[in-house]
Amino acid sequence: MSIYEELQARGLIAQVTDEAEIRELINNGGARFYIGFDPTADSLHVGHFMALCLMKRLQMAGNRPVVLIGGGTGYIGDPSGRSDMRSMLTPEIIQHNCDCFKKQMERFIEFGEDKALMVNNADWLLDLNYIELLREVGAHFSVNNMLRAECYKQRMEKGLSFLEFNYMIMQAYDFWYLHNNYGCNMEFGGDDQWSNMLAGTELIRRKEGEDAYAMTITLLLNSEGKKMGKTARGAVWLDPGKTSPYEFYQYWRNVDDADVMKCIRMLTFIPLEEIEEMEKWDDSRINEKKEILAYSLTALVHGEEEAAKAKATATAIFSGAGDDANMPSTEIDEADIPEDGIQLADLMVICKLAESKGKAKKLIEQGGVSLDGTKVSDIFAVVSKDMLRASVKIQKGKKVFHKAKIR
RNA sequence: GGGAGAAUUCCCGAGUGGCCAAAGGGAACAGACUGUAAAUCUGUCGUCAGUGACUUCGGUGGUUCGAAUCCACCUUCUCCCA
Repeated sequence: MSIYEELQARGLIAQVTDEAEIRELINNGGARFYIGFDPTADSLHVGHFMALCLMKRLQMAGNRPVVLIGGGTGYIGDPSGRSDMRSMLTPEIIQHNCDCFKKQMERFIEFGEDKALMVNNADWLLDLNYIELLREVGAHFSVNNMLRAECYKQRMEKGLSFLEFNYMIMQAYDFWYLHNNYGCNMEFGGDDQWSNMLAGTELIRRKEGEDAYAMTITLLLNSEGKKMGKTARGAVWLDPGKTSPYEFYQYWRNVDDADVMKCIRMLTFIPLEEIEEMEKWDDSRINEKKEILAYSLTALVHGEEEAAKAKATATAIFSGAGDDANMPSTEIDEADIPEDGIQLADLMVICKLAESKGKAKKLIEQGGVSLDGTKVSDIFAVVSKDMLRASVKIQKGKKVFHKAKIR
């Protein structure tokens, strides 16, 4: 099966500018494509991960990827599909974020001669001359059309600044620049990028009279129509310091029944034949599917070893036996513990199991907290220093386990 | 540039001088039921040294015994006119 058909079968393709041409191009390894990443945080998240996977898939099929880091566009902020303005980032933060992205991507995609290439649009966007840009590029854009673009819809009601309105032009400029300087003939991106990407192909057509293509990836939505990869605490990050491999594993282990197969198909590299096979499995094996999903994604992002550890930890915690050495844990300085012990509620705050002491107490009150396997009922319960020296296991609710001990 | 409005706790959104830590909904968290799922029901949902105190209603000042509510200025946004 060729790559285009595979992408299709996995449900990854959302929109394409010209199906026949694109199929031809990527199936024969003739695409030099780029995907842009705006440095809005200091780590990549699940949404980026899909784009990286796509890149990898296409690279394996012989196409040449260009990773575009939005060091320049990061100064503007993409309004697509957003209801509020992005906060403006300072140059220092943008630079820092770019560096973090680069580090994470290097783990995932092969860079080098004839392999993937990484460029930063700060290199060409920051030096643009306003008047020149208006004449060279601005002349080719119809404000009437831009205003009709889907990506601005929401913002037409809530307000859109001129700064953000220009994001599309910058992205189009990127495509044009990469087309001329790196021979890029295709852009990939999330489906919310569609208008911006079309703007790029238009610009290339008008300025160069040449065809360029664009294709978007289906956004990963759960059965409720919400973007996946978000938790109460925010995004699911790829940086193990921000989302530990165990948490990452648990996120996928806990997806809705209705979303498992979709996730497996879209996110993992499990061969389609095997996926077809799994599709036929009996409902009773639903948890097995979730484990496969969680394991293979954790392995992709953090490596086999971490994935195995995460799985072992999960098994240990939820089946009651086995090695729980990798349970999320917090080490506390002995000096921070009073001589006669610390209140469990305080300890929970230190371990970030509760936002405030009051909330911790309420959790205990409601019967949601166990200490070393026994339910705690006293909101003033104290954990002694000796217990902490040995390490205590705190359980919040059914699924959150945490170990605390003195360093 | 002129005129009219808006800004409320994570989000949406009530509240127009004391009865307001602030209705209602959503999200989230916990309990019951389960399969580490969903649905459903129940509870919680500003902070703390837990029947009380303290800090919140865009910002800064002011009026008042008392302000989310009134006044002034500022900031941001929306709409109408140019």
